[in-house]
Amino acid sequence: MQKKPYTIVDLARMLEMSKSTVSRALRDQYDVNPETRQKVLDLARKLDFETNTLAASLREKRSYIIGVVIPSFSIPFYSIALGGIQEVASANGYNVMVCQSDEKYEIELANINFLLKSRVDGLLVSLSKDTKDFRHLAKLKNRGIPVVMFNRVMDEADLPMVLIDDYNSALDATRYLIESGCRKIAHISGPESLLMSNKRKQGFMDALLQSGLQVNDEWIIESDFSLESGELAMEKILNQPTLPDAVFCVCDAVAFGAMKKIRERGLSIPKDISVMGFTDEPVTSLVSPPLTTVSQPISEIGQQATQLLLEYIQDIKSPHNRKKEVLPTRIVVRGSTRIL
Amino acid sequence: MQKKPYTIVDLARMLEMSKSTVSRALRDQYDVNPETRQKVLDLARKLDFETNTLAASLREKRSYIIGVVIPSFSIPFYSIALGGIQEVASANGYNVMVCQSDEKYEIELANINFLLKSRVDGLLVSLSKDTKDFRHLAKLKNRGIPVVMFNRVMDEADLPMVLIDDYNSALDATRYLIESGCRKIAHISGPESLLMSNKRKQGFMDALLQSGLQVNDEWIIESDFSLESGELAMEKILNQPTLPDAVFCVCDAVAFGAMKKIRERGLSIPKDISVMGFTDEPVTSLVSPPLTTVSQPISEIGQQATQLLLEYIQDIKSPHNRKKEVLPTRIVVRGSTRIL
DNA sequence: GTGAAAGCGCTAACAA
DNA sequence: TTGTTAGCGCTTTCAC
Repeated sequence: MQKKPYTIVDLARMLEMSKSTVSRALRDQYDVNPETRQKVLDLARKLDFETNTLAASLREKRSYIIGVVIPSFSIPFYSIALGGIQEVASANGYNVMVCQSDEKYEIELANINFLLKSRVDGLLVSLSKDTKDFRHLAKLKNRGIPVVMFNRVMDEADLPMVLIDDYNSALDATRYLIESGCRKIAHISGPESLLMSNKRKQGFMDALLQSGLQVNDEWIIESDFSLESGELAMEKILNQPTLPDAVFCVCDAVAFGAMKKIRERGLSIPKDISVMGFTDEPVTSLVSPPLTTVSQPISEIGQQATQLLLEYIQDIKSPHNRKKEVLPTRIVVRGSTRIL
Repeated sequence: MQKKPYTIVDLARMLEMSKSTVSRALRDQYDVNPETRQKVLDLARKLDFETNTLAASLREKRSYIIGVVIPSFSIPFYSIALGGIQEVASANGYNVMVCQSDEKYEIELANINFLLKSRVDGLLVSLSKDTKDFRHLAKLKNRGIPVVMFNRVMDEADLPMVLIDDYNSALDATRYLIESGCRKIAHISGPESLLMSNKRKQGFMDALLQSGLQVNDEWIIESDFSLESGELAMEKILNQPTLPDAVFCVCDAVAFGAMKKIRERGLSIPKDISVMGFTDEPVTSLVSPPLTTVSQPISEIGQQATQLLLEYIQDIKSPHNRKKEVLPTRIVVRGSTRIL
């Protein structure tokens, strides 16, 4: 059914010249007689000729495609980061091929293999929450394939990465809660498998300790980043004999779940319990009360990761000086925490 | 820096057999001696051999890749639909290449050209709000490239499509508001250029007319789907001499903007003004009051569109019996509308 | 400035 | 069952 697309050979025949000339005229990096070039360009336009990039990439041994592996399109962080990624990629003549792991290690593996088979020029990876084995990434490194990790990273494979300072951001957020007068602070953490969850938890705990507050293990409950798991975790916390006066959540979605549960118990936010989120998704200002949260420069993370990857691809940066770019966060105070 | 990947020729040499045998052994649709196959498979695994799909696609003249063009990753509708698309594509051995038009016609055009150059086997398209010229899509049809439109479609190019019944959904939603006792109903519409906006507006107007209510042009304000444009539109409505007692919004984001503005005026939702959204994004249940809205089967729309596209690609369906699949919607009643 | 020819890595018709 | 060979559409030496 599909009409056979024109090839440069077709154009060459119609114009009675060699296909090399057509090929050269189509790109503008060769000495071609301006008239000849114009003739080629005119015909190409007339016939809607499109270079077959499959063939060009095969020949050139580069595809000008960046592969991206993210946990899910539905996590606002990633849909926003993707915007930044596309932007920088396009600006540099690259295109993007995105796969979602759906938070599953096996799919993450399959995604990476697929992108490798497609001969992408480099990879941007953010781990699934299931990923505990990092050999697939170490392998990429060994094979010399440019990879940059972002947001959900690990240290094991010693890859370049772009991220925020999870530890200090959590430390600051918790301190903020303490300064606002909270003393009994709970934490809903993220999956144990992720470095980022652990850093945030560590920051939380250290803030308490440094302020002479006690860390109560019953008040640190693990979630899986979902709103529902946030509800469940909050429920467990509220079932303790003592009520907390604040809860610091590993991400915004979990904070929304916690808020829901707190309200269901007839408690008031922030009067009874302050709630602090993490990431600053667009929704945070929409919920009621609007969520106080740690704001990440999401789009910039995507942009910088792409920029860095392109430098590796174009060999500007040697993979030996592995780079770790840490972007700043800031606390955005809204209505879910008591005022200082 | 990048190590040269192994090719089937490398494997063939190491195993002292021909590359055709290796090629055949690697896929399992040929008669190959089980022992031979095993040897190939073992070595391939040992060396982490990955078939170069660029070369395979060039030779086979099909890439097993579906191209997708959406307005933006950041619109929850699309990130959810993408999940459905990926799911069906993967289940059928296809992969997905997504581009966002960022709501710009020129980028939409560039996206389609890029996907065409990449020789995708078919295209899934949802229009940018800027798109008023449909020749690029008509051209696809003429070239015999399988295309299925979804959500934001147009009739001009006579392409197969998967969508909801915008007219009747809007009609029902508006009727619901009327039945709940509202009489002075405003509408914040979407961009004029999109068929879907117009159908929703038409449904809204007809519901009023059929109930003997007057359509007040001052109460129909156009938005661009964004929260901010919803605020602006609502402001204009609230500046009319008479206050409405309900507002029907073209999408949820606009409804959030409207809610914000209504509250800023010190009015209560739904006591003073009922607010109805459209789409049922996950956020709707999080805002306060939770948004009553028209629920679309988002993931199913993505799934069905992909299913249909695959049927065209695999020539099960002739492009002549162009198909239009209409999925059902339902009103989800939450707290932003007065009760019946 | 242009053409001829080789070859990227793969698949498949044809032969053995 | 396996090997030989041609060729997918392109880029790029190397001639002229």
